[in-house]
Amino acid sequence: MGRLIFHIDVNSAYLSWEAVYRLQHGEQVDLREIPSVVGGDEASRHGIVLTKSIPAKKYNIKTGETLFNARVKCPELVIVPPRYWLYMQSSAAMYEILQGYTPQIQRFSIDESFLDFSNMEHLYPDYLELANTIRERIKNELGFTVNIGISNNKLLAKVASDLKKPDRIHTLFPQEIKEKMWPLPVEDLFMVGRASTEKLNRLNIFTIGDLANYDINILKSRLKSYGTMIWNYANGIENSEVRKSNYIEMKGMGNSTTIAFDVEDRETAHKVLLSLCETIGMRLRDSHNSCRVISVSIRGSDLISYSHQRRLDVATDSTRKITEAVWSLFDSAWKGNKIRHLGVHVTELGSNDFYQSYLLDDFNYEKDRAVNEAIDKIRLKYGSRAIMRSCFLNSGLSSMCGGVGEEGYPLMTSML
DNA sequence: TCTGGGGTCCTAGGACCC
DNA sequence: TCTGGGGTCCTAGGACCC
Repeated sequence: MGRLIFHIDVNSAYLSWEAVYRLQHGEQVDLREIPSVVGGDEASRHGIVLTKSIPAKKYNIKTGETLFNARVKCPELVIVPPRYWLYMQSSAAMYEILQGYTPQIQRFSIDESFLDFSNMEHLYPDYLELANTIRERIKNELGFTVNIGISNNKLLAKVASDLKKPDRIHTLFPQEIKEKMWPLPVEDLFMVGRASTEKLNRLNIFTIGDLANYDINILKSRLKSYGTMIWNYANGIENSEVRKSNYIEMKGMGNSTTIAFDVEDRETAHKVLLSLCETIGMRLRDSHNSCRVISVSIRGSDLISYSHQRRLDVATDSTRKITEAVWSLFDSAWKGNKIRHLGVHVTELGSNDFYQSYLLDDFNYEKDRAVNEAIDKIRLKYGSRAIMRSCFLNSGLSSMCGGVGEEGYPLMTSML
C-alpha cells in the first residue's frame, strides 16, 4: 500500500529538442553526439551555457558558465541559439503522452514531471515495465530520451532519475539509499547548493551519507530549518504530494532583462522598466490576478544587485499603476551606477475579480481597465508588437520585454 | 563581446503596537 | 540615567530550484 512515484527528466532537454528538430529538418549531425551547447546571444550579453551535450560535459563545461569560458575548455564547441517555442512544444508533446498513463502529474519544470502511480497495481502490475513503456514511447514518438527515477517519494525519485544518464531507468527505494545515494557527493542532494556545500564541507560533511549520519542538532543550529530539511532528505525522508499543476496557485511573477548596453540615464531606465511592466500587467490580467507588492531590482555593470519593494494600499492589475510604482521605486533605489540588468517583480497576488473604485484619488479605474482590456485583446490577436507606446519607436528597445510572449507559460514549480 | 531568466522560500532587522 | 518584551508588519537580501 506504499506510494509509487516516478520522476521523468528529459536528458539535456534544450539541446536534445534542438537536435531532434535539426535532424527532422535535414541536418546530418546529431548535436547530442558532439561537444555542443545551447547558449544565449553574446552580442546582447546573454552569453551563457543553457544546456550542454554529454560530450561537452566531458570537457567539464558547466551549465550557467560563460560561452567564452566554455570555448576555452573546448575550442571546437558547437554553440546553437535557444528556440523557446520549440521547447514549449516539445514539453507539451511529452506531457500529452504522460497524461495517458495517469492524471496525477505535477509538471515540475519545462522538462521534468512527477507521476503518482500509488494504488494502481491493478492497472500497472509491473512498474518497471510501465517505466520502460513510457521511456520507449517518448523515444520512438518524439525522438528524445528521458531518465526515469522510481521510488516511494518525490525526493528519492528525483535523485534516482539523476543517477546515470542518458535513457535510463533507476529505482531508489528506502532499502537502496545506503548503497545508491549515500556514496554521492553531498552537493548532488536536492536543495544543497554552493553555499550549503561550503558550510557542510567545513563540518567535514562530504557525502550524502556523511550528512545523513550527522548530529541533527548541530545542523539545526548552523543551518536553521534548512539543516533539518536536508538532513531529512539525506535520510530519504520527504512526504510532499504530487500536486496537479492546475491547482497550484501562483505566488508571484517577475520580468527581468539584461540590456544589450549599460544604461546610464534615468529616462532609458524608465523605458526599459515600462516595457517590463507592460508584460507583467498583461500576464496579471491574463491570469485574473492583481498584486499588492511591487519590486524593482537593479544589477549594475559590476554585477552587484540591489532592490526596493513597496506594498500598495490597494491591489492592482493596471499597467499604468504598476508603472507609476515601479518608476518611483527605481528613482528612490538607483544609486546612479551603470545598469546592466533591470527587473520588475510582483507578489502577494490575489483575484482581480472586482472593480476597484477608490474614492480618495481621481484616477479613472473604469477607463484604465477598459484601455488595458482593449490593448490585451489586440496583442493576443495580432502579437505583442501590434500595438506599442510611441516612446519605443526608434529607441532600440523592445516595447514588451521579457516573458514568453504569445506561446503561453505552463504553470510550474521548483519546490517539492 | 565574461556572468540569463523564470520561480519559491527563509531570515534578519527595523518600525510600531500594547 | 537603572532602557521590558512579545507580537506583527514591512523591507532587503540571500539561498535554492529549473
